[in-house]
Order: sequence, then structure tokens, then C-alpha cells
Amino acid sequence: MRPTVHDIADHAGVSLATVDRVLNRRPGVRAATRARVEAAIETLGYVRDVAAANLAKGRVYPFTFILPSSDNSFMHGLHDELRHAMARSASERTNIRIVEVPAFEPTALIATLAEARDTQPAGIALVAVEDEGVRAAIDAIAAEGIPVVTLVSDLPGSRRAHYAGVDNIAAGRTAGGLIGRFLRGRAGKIGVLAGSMLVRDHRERLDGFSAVLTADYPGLAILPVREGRDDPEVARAAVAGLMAEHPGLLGIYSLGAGNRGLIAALKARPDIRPVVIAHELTAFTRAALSEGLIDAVLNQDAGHEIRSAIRVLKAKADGVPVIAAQERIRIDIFLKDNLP
Amino acid sequence: MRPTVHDIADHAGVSLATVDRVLNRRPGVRAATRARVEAAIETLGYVRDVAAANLAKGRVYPFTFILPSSDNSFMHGLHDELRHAMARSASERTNIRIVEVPAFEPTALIATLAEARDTQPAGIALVAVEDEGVRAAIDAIAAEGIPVVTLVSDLPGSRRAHYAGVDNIAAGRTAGGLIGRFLRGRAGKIGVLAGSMLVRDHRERLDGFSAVLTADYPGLAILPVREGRDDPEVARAAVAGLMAEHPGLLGIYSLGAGNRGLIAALKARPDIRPVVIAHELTAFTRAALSEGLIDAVLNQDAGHEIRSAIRVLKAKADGVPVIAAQERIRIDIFLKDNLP
DNA sequence: CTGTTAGCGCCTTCAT
DNA sequence: ATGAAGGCGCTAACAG
Repeated sequence: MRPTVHDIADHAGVSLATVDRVLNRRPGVRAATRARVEAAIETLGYVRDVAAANLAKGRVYPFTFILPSSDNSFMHGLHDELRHAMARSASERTNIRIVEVPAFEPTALIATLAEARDTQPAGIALVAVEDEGVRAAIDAIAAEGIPVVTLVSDLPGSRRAHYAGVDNIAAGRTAGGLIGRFLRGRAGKIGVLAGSMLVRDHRERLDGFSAVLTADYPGLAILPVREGRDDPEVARAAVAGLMAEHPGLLGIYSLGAGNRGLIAALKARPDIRPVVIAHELTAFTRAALSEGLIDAVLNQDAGHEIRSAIRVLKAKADGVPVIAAQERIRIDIFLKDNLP
Repeated sequence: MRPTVHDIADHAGVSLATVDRVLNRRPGVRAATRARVEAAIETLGYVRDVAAANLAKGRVYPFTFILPSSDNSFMHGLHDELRHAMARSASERTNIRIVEVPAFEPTALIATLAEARDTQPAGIALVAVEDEGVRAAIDAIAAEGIPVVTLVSDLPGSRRAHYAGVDNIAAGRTAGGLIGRFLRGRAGKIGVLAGSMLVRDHRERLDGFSAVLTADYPGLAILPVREGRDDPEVARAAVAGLMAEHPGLLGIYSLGAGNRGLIAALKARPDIRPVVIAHELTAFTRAALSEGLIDAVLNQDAGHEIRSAIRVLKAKADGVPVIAAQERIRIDIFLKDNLP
């Protein structure tokens, strides 16, 4: 049997309460006593039973999730997954609160972060926007000892404890590698549709994409980026413009959301059939993949991201390590042949 | 607060012991009493706190994992991941025993299953081999109420409770889709290297691959399959033969393990550069991908498979549901651009 | 500063 | 067939 608090109390010649104080770094223990207890912990190889501890504490984890109120399938999926997680709250001892904020708006996000901080949750997750004020708000929360996890879009340089999302530079590189191979040997223009260059994930995807095309496929020229604000109609107009202005267009990389617009524009011009790579598997992109309108979809598993964010927030709140490999969010590549 | 056993005892007008008996379907409760308790459970919406139950029971989960003793990187990785899981045994209340059996040998596997059954573990995981005797052995174990999970290679039609592995038909289809697009428009021969047609996962990959090539890329002809027994030297000879006999070879699909041999054969003939798709990301395939010797690698995450198998065995042992999406093992596609 | 004691939610003898 | 009481490993008042 593994040692318990009793064993280490005996071994150190102290009471349970003292052991507990040492275990939980609470004050009121003489340095010498503390040392004896720590020695006992060390020699007996004690590891605390987290389940028992949580039971005794009646611990629940109040978490606040701040999500953009974007009207696109990916964000809807993220919301859904979070609701599923909330349904499991009872058995997972979590208590999750969702707060919606307008997308791409630093000011609103900063205000919401401040408000979330006031409720003193056990952890906060947010889809970050690249902004100094947001960074400062995150740092202030972290300074209070509340772990912050960025979700989907990161904010490096801030004091967030973890980023639950994909490596977007690698995602962009992957798109570049695929489009390059699919067009093997041909030369021409490639269009890029983004949501907003304000969010880091979109910028990083573009960087990765450009890097690969420049290095490995010099025949493929990237046209100036069009922004679709992750909005179906804006995106549709952008892609329609792209196709009208560049008749010989070889490929399109849609690195944001709002793919409904992309697909509508493609359908409107059946005479042009560029190689198309998009992000996020939704009902729309799935159908377009099956029909051959889109050639590949890069996806991030929203369910995995949500579950990972929760696991990590719990671990950080408890100060225990995470299984790093389990928390790496992978880039799924879907062709019409491996749709789940 | 969620209701506890006390609440339902009060509500039903019985003692805790009786509630417990009903909860755990133990005998010694009058039908009428049982009904009252069950009604209380229903109306209060009681769900048992598994952590507390496990604490009280001092529950541990003795699991037996039966793995082939194959000398290839993927199986080494699988072993490693299992050892990592064993290192977490203390906090996860598991007690994992590994048994090795010779690969591709039904008789040895059947004997090992019988032996494992005798130790009455809380669950058994195995890399299945397609065989009637194996199926019968699994069914016998399942009949005793011990959950069985197949790992990496499935045995449908058996009474295994779950399969922790990828959809191999989809994997083969994906390989077909990629090779077809990478060779867009060209016509010629494609070689296939398998481990053994005895294991279901290899057969399924071939089926999926053939289906896509036949349907979508009729210009690509699949040569007769060569078996490499997942052994580097046998595989090397097979691929060398393939390249020697078919000078115009356009592509190779290596759907088994033993990729060291494949890579050695490719390096020996720098004059021929077929499009190559292989399975499993290992040190060898990773290097070959970087060097451009291999064009894409389809991977199954051994860590995910092991963790999933353990989670599912626990859930089955406790009779609680699993999060289906979390247990779906994905097919990772790696190009040189998205190596992790 | 340190120890005693009473739980957390559940299970398990041992009585009745 | 049912109940009372003690304990799993840990924490948290409340006393000294």
C-alpha cells in the first residue's frame, strides 16, 4: 500500500494536522518540524490522494470561459463542446460560466476579463486577441494566482499558464505543403482569405503558408490577403472579387472562418476550379469536401480543446503537472477520403 | 448541492446500508423497499460520486495488457507509452501488467488470454489477431464479465467491449487519396508493402487504398502486395525487388511497420524517386520525411491509444459511459511541414 | 506552534 | 431483511 498522511505523521512524530499544514504550505509550523515532515514525505515516497483531498475539501472548480460571439460554425461547435463539458460538471466537480464578448474587440475583452477576475474563479479561459491591454489584464489575473488559459488563439508573452490550441504556423505550413504538392510543377497565383489580421492565429497561418510557398514552390505567387471578418457575406464578396480579378487563379487558402461565403463564391463560378484548402470541419466544409469543391480541410478538434483547457485549468489550480502529450492539440487533415 | 446517499435514505425512509445495497444491486432487500429507494434515486436525480466510492472501496484496477513482442519502432513506442501509464498508476488507481506474445501467432495469443483470464483482472487489452480461437477466447473472458478492449488491431464480431485504434479502412483510403493527388494525372504502377495479411488492420488499409485508386485514379495500377512481416530486412528485400522489377514505379504505399527496410531500399536507389506514403511516425520515418524520401506519413498516436484503452477499461469495469468523441483515435497525417 | 476531533460521500462488517 | 457504526485518505475547525 502507498503511504498515507498517518504514516508520515507517525514517521515524523507529529499529528495529522501538522502534516496537513506542511502538505498545503500553510503557516504555523516551526521550520524544524516542517523539515522533519518533509523528510518523512521524501523517504516514504508519499504522494497525496487527490480524490480524497477533493472529497474532504468539497472542492469545486468555478471556471469562467470567455468566448467571442462570432456567428460561424467553428465557434458554435466550441460553444457546444463547452456545454457538453458543463453537462459533465457534476462528476468533474467543475462549475463553468460562459461569457460572450464581441469578436476582435480588445476593449470588450479587457472589460470582461476585469469582471471575471472580480468573481475570483479557480481559472479563466479565453480566446485571446493580440493587444497590450489584454495582455496586461491577463497578467493582472495571473498575478493574483488565478490560472489563465488561452484557447484557440494564443497571446505569447503574457502570463497565461497554457495555450490550448494548435500550432498555427505549422498549420499554415501544412496548407502550403499540400497546395504545393497538389499543384505539383504548375506556376500561377494563389489567393488567401483571412478573417482578420488582428488575431494571432490568422497571422501565424499566413506566415507559415508564405514561408513554405516561397521556399519550396517559387512558381506559386501569393496575392494580397483579403479579409472576410469571419463573416459569410463579406467572405463571399472577397472570394468573388479574387476570382473575377485573377482569371487564372490556381488555388485559394482560406485560413479563417466564414467558409460559407467561400463555398458560395466557388459555386457561383463553376468554370473556375482552383485547388482550395480551408480550415475547420463544419457541415459546410464537409459537404464541400465531399463534392470536390474543397480539396483539403485543416481542423482543430474543438472538443479536445475544451476538454484540454479544463484539464489544464484544474491541474494548474491544484498545482499538479499535466501530461504534456495529451494536451497537444493536433492539426487534423481531412480529405474527402478520411471524413469521420 | 447534489444529493447524497443520506438524502436518498431520508427520502426513502431507510438506512444507508439499504441504499447501498440497492445502489450496488446486492441481494437482501425486499422488492417493495428496493422500489422505494429506486424511486427516491430517480426523483432526487442522484448520481453516485465515483471518487468517494473508490476511496471507500480502496478500489484498484488490475489490468492486463497483451502486446506483441515485435521489434519495430511503433511497438516500442506503444510499450513506452504503457510504461508511462504505469508510472501514473498510483494516482490513477491502476495496476497494469504487461504480457508479451510473439507477433502474428494466434496459438500463443490464445494461451496468453487463458492465462490472463485466470488472474481475474478488472480488464484486458490486447492487440488482436484475426482468428477463430482468439475470438472464442475473448468471448469467454467477456462472458465472465471482464471487459476486453482491442488495441491497434480489432477483432469485430467478438465480444470485445471497445476498439482503441484507428479506422484502418479510412487510413487506406486516405493514403489512396494522397497518392492520387500527389501524382495528379499521371499513369503507372503503385507498389504496396504490407506486414502480414493475417492482421486485420493491414488488410483493411489495403482495401481502403485499392477502393480509392480504382474509383478515383484509374490510371494508377496496384501491383501484387509484398509482405515484409514488419521486419526491416525482409521489408528491404521486398522493396528492392519491387523497384528492380518495375523501373517506372510511380509510388509505394507501405501500410505496415518495418519502415527501416523501406527507407534503406529507397536510399539504395537514388535514381528512382517514387511518391511514398508510409504509416507510423518514428525516428526513421521522421528523418525520411524531412529528407524528402517519404512524402507523407499516416500516424496513430500510441499515447492516445494507451490512455484511451485504460480510460475505457475503467469505465467498463465501473459500468459508466465514456465520452465517445474523446476515445476516437484519429489518423494523423504528417508532411515534412507539420512534424511535431 | 501543535494536536484532537469531526466530517466529505460511500462502502462494509457486524448486529438485530 | 434492515440498521448502526466505523473507516477509506484527507482537510478544517477548534482547542490547547
